[in-house]
Amino acid sequence: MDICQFCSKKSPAVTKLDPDELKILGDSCVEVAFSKGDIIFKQNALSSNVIFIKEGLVKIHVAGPEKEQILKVSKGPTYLGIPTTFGDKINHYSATALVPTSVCFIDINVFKEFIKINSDFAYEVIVDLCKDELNQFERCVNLVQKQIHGRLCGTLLYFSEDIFQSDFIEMPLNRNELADLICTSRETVSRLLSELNKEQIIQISGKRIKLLDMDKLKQISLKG
DNA sequence: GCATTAACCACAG
DNA sequence: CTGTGGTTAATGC
Repeated sequence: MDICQFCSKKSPAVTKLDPDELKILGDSCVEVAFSKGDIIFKQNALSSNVIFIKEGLVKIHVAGPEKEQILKVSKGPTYLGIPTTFGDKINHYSATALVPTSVCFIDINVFKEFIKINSDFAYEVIVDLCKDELNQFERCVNLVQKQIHGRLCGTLLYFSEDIFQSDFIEMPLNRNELADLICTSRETVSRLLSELNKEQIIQISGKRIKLLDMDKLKQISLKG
């Protein structure tokens, strides 16, 4: 099969593979379609695949000591399970589809082999992991040092800029999940959203959120 | 003290 | 699943 060779959603790493390697990847790769709410992989389960989100939106989450914690929301195309696949035998987090999502499961041994024989591939994988770690560091500082107004507005901006590339958000998380993402309670999320709505900074109708006053949002996001 | 922040509980759509 | 109101604990002038 040549499913990988002609795929338009190649990761930067995979663009460094030659046709033979692409064929090997294609032969070992399985593409699966998930619906909204489906679990792609589960915390504490054995993992033997690198996961690549070809298209869609996914939340990465862990069952923390106190409650559920959403680590991040990521949009395809992107790798997703590299740390959890290479870092340990079992998954340290779960991944759940937030919208219809198409996922490639890549055999870990094939992936390992590419890292060994193709340094450009390996380099791109490292770049990917580094970028992600930088993002997580930033998120960590924001979570710890910003107040809730800042965290929520920052999250709205993230969805607007990085996920939807639009000032209109079709929020895929409910209020509870939003709270789990920014470490607060669902009541607080509700309250703050209606406050922002009242102040004409955003416009809410259920899951649809329109960002009206970008400058205000950025300001609140910054000063926390 | 007094104000602010945000969590928890309860209850109603 | 959401939005609100009341209560309360912690923290900062």
